[in-house]
Amino acid sequence: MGKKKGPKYNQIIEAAVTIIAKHGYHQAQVSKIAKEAGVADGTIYLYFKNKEDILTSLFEEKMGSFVGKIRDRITDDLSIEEKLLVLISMHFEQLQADKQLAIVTQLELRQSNTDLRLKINEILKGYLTLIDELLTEGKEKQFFKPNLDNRLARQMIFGTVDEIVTNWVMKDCKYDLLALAKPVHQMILSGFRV
Amino acid sequence: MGKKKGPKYNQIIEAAVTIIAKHGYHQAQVSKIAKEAGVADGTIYLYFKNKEDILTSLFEEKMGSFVGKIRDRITDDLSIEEKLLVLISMHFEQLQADKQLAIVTQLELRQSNTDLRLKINEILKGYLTLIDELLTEGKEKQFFKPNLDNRLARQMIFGTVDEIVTNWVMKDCKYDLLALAKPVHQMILSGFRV
Amino acid sequence: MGKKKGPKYNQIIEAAVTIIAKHGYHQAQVSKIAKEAGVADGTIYLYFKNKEDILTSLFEEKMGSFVGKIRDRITDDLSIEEKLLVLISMHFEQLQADKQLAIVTQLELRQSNTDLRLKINEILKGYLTLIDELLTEGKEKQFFKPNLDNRLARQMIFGTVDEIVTNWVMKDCKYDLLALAKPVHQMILSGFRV
Amino acid sequence: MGKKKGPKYNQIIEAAVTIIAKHGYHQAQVSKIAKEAGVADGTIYLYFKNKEDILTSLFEEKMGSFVGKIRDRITDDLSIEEKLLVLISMHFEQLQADKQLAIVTQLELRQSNTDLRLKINEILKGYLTLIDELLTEGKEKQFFKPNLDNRLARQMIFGTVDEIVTNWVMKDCKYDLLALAKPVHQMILSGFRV
DNA sequence: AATGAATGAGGTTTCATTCAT
DNA sequence: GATGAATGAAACCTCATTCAT
Repeated sequence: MGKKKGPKYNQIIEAAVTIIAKHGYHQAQVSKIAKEAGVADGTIYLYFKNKEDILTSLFEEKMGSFVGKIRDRITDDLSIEEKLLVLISMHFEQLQADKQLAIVTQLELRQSNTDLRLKINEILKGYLTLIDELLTEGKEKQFFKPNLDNRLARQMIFGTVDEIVTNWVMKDCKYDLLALAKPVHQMILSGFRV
Repeated sequence: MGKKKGPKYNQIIEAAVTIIAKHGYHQAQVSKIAKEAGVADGTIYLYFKNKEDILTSLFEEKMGSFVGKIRDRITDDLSIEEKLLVLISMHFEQLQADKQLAIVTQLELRQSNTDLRLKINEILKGYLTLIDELLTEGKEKQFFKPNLDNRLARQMIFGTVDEIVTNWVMKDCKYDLLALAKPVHQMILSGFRV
Repeated sequence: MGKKKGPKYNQIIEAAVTIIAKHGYHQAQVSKIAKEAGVADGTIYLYFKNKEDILTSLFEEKMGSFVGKIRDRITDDLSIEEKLLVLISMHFEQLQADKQLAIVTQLELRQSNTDLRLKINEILKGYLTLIDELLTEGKEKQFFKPNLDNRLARQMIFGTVDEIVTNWVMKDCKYDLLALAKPVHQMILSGFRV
Repeated sequence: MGKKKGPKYNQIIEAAVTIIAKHGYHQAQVSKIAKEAGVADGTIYLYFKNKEDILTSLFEEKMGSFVGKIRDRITDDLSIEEKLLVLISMHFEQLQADKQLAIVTQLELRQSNTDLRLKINEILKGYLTLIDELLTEGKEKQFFKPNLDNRLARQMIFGTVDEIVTNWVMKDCKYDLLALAKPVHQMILSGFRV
């Protein structure tokens, strides 16, 4: 079980996304995923330690590139405000680009047991760290309030965009998510007050 | 099954909260709940239609008054800003008051994929309506920006407080949640910017 | 548990017939019977040893009088052929008179476990004895073939009338059962052959 | 679940017959059947949809050919009387050939109240049709009385042989059932009368 | 490497019966 | 005698995982 790669590794992950999106978390049996991936049940276990490993790997693979792509776009030449807008926009853009994945991460994987959710949180840490960096930079450059609580601010950013994506998924992804990036960015930076 | 009778009804609900908080949603077998409640397995079914009915009732009993209590405190003599602070404070206060319950509602019950989620959404709907009312009032009284998007603002408020509570629960409720109400209120109203 | 009587004893038996006829053998719970009888569940056990005892008692009470009434009508002044006709006619007549009971004895009680069926057979013995007596008398009086096998002949009589009643019940008792007594009597006595 | 595969399918059916004959219908748990068949509980469900499917399949496999075999022996060169004798003889012969199966079909499976009874009736329908054909032929060829009522005559034949087999099973199959075919045939054709 | 038949642990719910009142 | 709340044993089926081929 050297983990990774071979084409089947990805086949199985894609199959898992498809099956979970289609049938829901609790109806995504290993045998269904194997069938969708075009491999035998047993083959799954040549590439993954167990079922949970499929799901965490799925999340790792998808979110690994998720954060990577955002970082790539947050270039040094941007102002801190622009960087935050890029983060929000890219968050929305990537999920809008793969609606099946959005269903899986926003709705289905959250039904998983607490253990799996802890691992997911582990993976999310890279994202939260990125947000923290932006916040620290913003305070250093005196664009943000000096007394801004990093942890709270991070939870506000993540909680807000996550809730917005979840609502979008629950409304069947039928409006333009990316278009919301600007007003959300505006609300976060400047608040509600006139 | 005339529902809500006797002390046993409450005993069983309390036992369910305890067991779910302790062992997690998927390890909360009826027999465990019965044992904790000090009744026989079969007795559960004199008071509840089935296992899901225990959970639904638990949520109803415990969270049914959640929104009501917040509404009661949002009196007419308060400014819109104060009202929003009351909403956030009461949200935190109520969950802080029963940490076991917070674990159950923030983490465990979300693993269900059944009627229970509909019930949870039902409760939430009342809460979201309340937020909407505050937003509309805020705009009318010109405390809030006239172009504030109600839906987005509502998702920001709810997403933020929910994320904060969830993080607090995952950190074993070991810091003062209520103390966060003011800075959160401040961030939402005035944003991050200096 | 002195068994018998008190008005409730009969109440419970009648309730059992009603409930079994209406809901079927496997859906005839003790609590349902108790409710129909207008007594508490526990009261059943003041009059019957257990559930099986209700059913055997039901059968005893109903079949006890069943055979008794037939015997009463088989008077000495009748020829053996007439006596056999009376037996068949009375068998049909009594079941036609109480269709609910017919459903219970022909269809529902036959779903009972083997133990109960053995007890039912015990009770049926009185009926089979009566048939045997007629057969013996018929041979003695040289109306019946001397080599007629009593056991087989008895099984033929009982098997035939029982099958005919069962078919009648399964066709919702919607034709005149008693009218079949004569042709059946004729077939049994004289056979099919011209 | 493509049905009917491998040796295990038959193993399980045979085990079901054995267990039901030995312990009775209501004490024939899936786990007991699995143990007797030498497979794991779960294996049962690779070959059968559910428990009832075991019983239905059992009946189909074992009794499906019952009528077919009788028909095969009722050749055109036989007189109508001989044909009736073949029918009775084959009925007895087939059940006598597998006493365990006779216990199962005459006593145990009749305790079911489900699709299984419908399946049993389905098989019976083919049998009853065959009897009807003989009766019609007998009347056409003027061996049987012209006023013979087909339905009653059919019920007499079936009721008689079924009752005789059931009695034989309840007496532990300890006498020769096939030997009874001739006297039964004689009784049915010529009746009791001298 | 790939297969897929086989495994077997585990949990909700029913209902006959009891017994304190 | 009468009640009815409480009991608790018992079983079908699913599905993640294994391992002989």
